[in-house]
Amino acid sequence: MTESSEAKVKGGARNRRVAGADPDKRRQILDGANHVFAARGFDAASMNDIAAAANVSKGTLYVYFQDKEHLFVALIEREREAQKRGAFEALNHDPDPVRALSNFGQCLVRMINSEFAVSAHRVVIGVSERMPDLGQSFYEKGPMQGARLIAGYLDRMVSEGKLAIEDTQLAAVQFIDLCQVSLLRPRLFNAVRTPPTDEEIHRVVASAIEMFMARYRVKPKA
Amino acid sequence: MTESSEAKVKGGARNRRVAGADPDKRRQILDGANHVFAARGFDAASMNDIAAAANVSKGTLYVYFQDKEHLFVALIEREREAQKRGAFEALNHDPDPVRALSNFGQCLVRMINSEFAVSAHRVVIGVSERMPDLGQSFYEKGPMQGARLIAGYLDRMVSEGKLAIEDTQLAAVQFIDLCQVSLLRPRLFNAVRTPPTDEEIHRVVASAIEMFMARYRVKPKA
DNA sequence: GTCAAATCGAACCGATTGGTTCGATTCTTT
DNA sequence: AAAGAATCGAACCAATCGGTTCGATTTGAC
Repeated sequence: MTESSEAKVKGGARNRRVAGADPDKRRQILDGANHVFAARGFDAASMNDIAAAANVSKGTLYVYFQDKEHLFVALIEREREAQKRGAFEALNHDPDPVRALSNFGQCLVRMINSEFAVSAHRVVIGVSERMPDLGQSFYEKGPMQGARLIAGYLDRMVSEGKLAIEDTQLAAVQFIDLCQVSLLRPRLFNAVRTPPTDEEIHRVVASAIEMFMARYRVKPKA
Repeated sequence: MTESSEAKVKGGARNRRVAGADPDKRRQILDGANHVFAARGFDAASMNDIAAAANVSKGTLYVYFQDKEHLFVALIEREREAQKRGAFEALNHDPDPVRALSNFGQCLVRMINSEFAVSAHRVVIGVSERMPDLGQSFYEKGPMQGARLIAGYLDRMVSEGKLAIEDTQLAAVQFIDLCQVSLLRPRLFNAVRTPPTDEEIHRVVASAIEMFMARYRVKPKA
């Protein structure tokens, strides 16, 4: 009874007794959907294309996902979860706020400007008129949560006397946006086809921090 | 030969001897297209809907515009031209850069966050994967041109000794983005359904300028 | 090897799409 | 009033869409 009664072979722990429950196939489908959605947007991506790209029959598609929208949402959540890990720990590994913010800013920018994240942005923004709930959920679980996290960090820095900020919520978003200056917008419009290099990122983030600190550093008493 | 051989009546200067050349009808069509595109995005907007919204037969639609994409581009250009006027003069009416930037920033933000501009952003971003030329053109004729204009103004301020900026191009985009902080992004995702009030705009722009000046004001010699 | 279940694959559905066509109608000019 | 052109409106086209169905085939468990 050690292993024979459940969970078996095929390279991993594939348990194949329930329709639409094979994690390998699910991953396969999401990978295909990723390519197609990224390349054509939500509307122009057809379920036929996705089935073909995933090497899966269309019937199977609908066994694993109820419809096109659910498939898309599942894809976004998978990808976000994968990226969120690791990026936000940079904040706690350096007592100096300049270095901590610099590290974090670069991670954040690299993540947001990746091929997938930019495509997802485009697709979600594109459909958010007809599907406002999707847009709102994407915004709240992504950018908004990131801003809250930084705001919390800034709060700590303020109470430690390392920064002088009145409205940390506003300052957090200012910081995020400053880090994206001249980077994200042209990518959203597809005016720049490749993610920025690390040098570009470093330059923009450095400039962002210089401005941020010029505004919020602790000033000596007058 | 003063007036009878061309240009005539019907409330204005309507000359109706060429197919697809009636400016009133053209405006009518663009107005309808505006509503439909804004409400449903590019893909989900059908030419039938547009014809109905414009009170025009579908045949006439194709007399005035070659196809859906050309109609959409014409709409964007009309609207951009209409909005661009007047906003950029605010820069030259005040010798004090703080007041000039403040006025300009508020105009800019109000314009970019208007119902139409946000919808256009959404639609263009949404299709720019499949139609990169459209996205690039939109970006260059819009945000990029705006940034260049501010950069020119900043150049003047620098040479007049009123500001201390090394990279005016970067500073220009920083200023624009700072003015949009916490305003544009949630609107793009439709997480905020109405344009910001003038009070909100004023608050964000004021904070943007405070940060901008903290970084780029002329500092007394050390 | 046997059996049941998951998957395939291809046909099929109704709806809708962008775009065209054409005779009937409306309007402008003479 | 008569002519002629722009517009209407409705039918029409082929293509494609998301989604369903079902017999044939593969696959895993025993």
